[in-house]
Amino acid sequence: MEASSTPEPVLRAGDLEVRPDEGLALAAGRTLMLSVREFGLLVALTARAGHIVGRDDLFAEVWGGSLRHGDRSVDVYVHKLRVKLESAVPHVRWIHTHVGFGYRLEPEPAAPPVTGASHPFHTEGTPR
Amino acid sequence: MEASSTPEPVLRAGDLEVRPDEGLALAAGRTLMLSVREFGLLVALTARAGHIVGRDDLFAEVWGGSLRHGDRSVDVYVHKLRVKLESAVPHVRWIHTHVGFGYRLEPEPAAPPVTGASHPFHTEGTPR
DNA sequence: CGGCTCTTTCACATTCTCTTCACGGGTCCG
DNA sequence: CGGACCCGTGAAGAGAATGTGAAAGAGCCG
Repeated sequence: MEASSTPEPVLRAGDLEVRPDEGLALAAGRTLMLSVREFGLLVALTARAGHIVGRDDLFAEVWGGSLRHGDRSVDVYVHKLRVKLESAVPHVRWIHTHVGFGYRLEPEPAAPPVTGASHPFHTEGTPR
Repeated sequence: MEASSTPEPVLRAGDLEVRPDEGLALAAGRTLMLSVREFGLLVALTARAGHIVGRDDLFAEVWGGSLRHGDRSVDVYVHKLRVKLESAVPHVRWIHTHVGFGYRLEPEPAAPPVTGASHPFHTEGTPR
């Protein structure tokens, strides 16, 4: 009855590889330095790559218990994950937000619209 | 007692796949980014694909309550859905209008703008 | 105890949704 | 022709939902 009797299989999604048992995550070959929560969230999302996972489901799986109204923990960690993922592999959108539903992990080429942003400065004088 | 004891089955219509429980819709394999209302409307239409669904029925199912005289919500959202559907899969007419009756979801090949389609030529042509 | 990292919680900034208006082309009919 | 509906479509405003930087706790370890 070893708790470890269930060798969690390696999870994959595009260039992402996650090894639940080792606490290791690789993005395009690069090792990601993640904290416990970040890793847990990544596992939860990768396990259902391509599917939308609700905030409550994510919270229940990673934090345990039910998401309290007003708790922004999931959002904050999704943000931290996005930063590290896109930092490791630029130009790829890993986590997609489905307003009102949840998040979906699925590597997609980012849209580098103004790749050649001609004007470095002029951060925009935001009228209004 | 299970409120979730009704795993809504996946709905399909042509290249469209809708998963009511997940809030996810795929058109020709492409994930659609829909808002809650848009998704609800798509579910209502897809559930009765091929059939004409009245505005009042759509409103009742998606918004709840009865459609007030003069309310254009359904029309506005049908438009938003059409834009996203045809954006994801061009040259396909997804939602058809039946004046005086309602809308009908049914993927049909659209008339691709012929090379040099300079003059308007009665693009649609379904006078009942 | 002092210094670190990780978590949680805030406060504010942005973006997205939903409704409702408004304008305009179509159709039907007396 | 003029009026009454019906529907397509773009836009404005108020609110809700999410993004984001930073402060405030909490546990860890030398």
